[in-house]
Amino acid sequence: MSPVKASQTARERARAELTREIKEEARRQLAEVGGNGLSLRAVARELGMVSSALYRYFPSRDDLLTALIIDAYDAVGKAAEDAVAVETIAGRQWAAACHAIRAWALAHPHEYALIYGSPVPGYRAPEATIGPASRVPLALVSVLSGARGNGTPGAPDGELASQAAALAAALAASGAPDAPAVPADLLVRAVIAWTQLFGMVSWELFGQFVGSFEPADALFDHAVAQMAAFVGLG
Amino acid sequence: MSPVKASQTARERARAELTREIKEEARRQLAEVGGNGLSLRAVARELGMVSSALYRYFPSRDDLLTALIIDAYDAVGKAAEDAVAVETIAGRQWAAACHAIRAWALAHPHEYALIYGSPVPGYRAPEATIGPASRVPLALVSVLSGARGNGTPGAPDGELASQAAALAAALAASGAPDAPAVPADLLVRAVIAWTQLFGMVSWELFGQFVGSFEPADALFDHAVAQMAAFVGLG
DNA sequence: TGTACATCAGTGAACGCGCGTTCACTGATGTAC
DNA sequence: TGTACATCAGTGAACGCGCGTTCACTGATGTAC
Repeated sequence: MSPVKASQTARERARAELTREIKEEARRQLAEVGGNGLSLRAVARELGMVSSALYRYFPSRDDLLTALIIDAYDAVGKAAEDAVAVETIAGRQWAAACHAIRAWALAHPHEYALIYGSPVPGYRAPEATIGPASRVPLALVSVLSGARGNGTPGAPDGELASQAAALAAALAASGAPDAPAVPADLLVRAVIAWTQLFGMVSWELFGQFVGSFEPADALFDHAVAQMAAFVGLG
Repeated sequence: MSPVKASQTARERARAELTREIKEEARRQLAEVGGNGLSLRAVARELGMVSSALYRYFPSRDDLLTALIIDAYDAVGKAAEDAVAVETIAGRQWAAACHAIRAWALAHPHEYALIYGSPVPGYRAPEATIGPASRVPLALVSVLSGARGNGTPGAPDGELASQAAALAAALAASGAPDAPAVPADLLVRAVIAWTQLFGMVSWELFGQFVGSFEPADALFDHAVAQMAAFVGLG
């Protein structure tokens, strides 16, 4: 254990820089071949190095994939959080978050597919992805908990109510500052809106709207407004 | 052009049978490797034939993929149509269709991913997939057009209204018997419900509910009921 | 400040593997007379 | 019903390719005294 140094050595700087470049190039290739097709050799080739050199930076192909996944979750999570932070009225926070998420998805379709599309076969996401993956849903929940007002019809009951209560308790226990004591029925509404939001973005990105509602801007705006009403922010 | 024969020759029967077996084995492998990883050689190997023999049945790997995609769209489309046909009340038709689609997805997760997940990079779906892909949305529209009642708040306007009107006109012009003169605002509501439905199924299948609403049965039932109200079938 | 040693980055060759597709071929099934 | 020819299914070898990962190595950067 060498002592921690305040300033980076040249080696450390070079390593951080190259790590960044590797991920950048890998992201670029994601666009052409998808998560399955991502190849360490191709990344190395494009960077002008020999493939075995990459193993100094990522111990395997899956570790590189994991790094990309975490970065993507963090990026879309940050986009949502920033959008929420800019606004003060809950209804506008909601709309801003939805639009920020869609904008990020349209700008980074292949990273979106990597985290929200069909799973890469044979790849198992490690625990480290859970935190970053939670940022978006937590941001949505924080909007709702900040301004829970009028309940809407159709409160959950039975199995669903107890699942929601358990989840609300888990959230409170985890001490996430953004999610203080969210009522269970609101959690259910949030999760429904969350799937709705991502359903629409996925449909747009994965081509199911081809020939009908394309471009989907108008449809998206409309759906976001409907959802706002649904979650009690109308 | 040889004359069409009423009964199949042994050769024709064998060919149809093997074509079926190839697709079946390919579907089985889809489960392990996904659409990207589907390999003609592996399929042939498993069937005890030499890889080049498959080229008598499918001129390329992409053609095999296309066949699987069309079969999958047809299967889920038929599931939805059958569910609708069994019921007579619109509200129950709606719920039945939603549950049939989810059930099919849970039973065939990898075929679901093939058609509704992230696109296979480098693969371009040919025109022939459009018809089968339309069966599910058309079935949903048919339920709504059969029982359009009380309008719900938030009718679309502007760009969205004209997109919807154009789509409604195209539907009517195509003469699809299941979609007679659907009002534009109902079309919009149907498409939103459609994305909601598939958003939830995708979230469940692709693992975004892990650790929260799992199993998702209760959540799904609840969401379906909410959607029914949303599309005016409450 | 200078030297001796340890750490690390990157090289190049090799391992064993699987892939899609083509091609000339054998042998069986079907067709026309 | 029988023969001659055409069609088709399946074989086996080969093409050229890319992949992830390992390993012994050279040479540069960092550290301790």
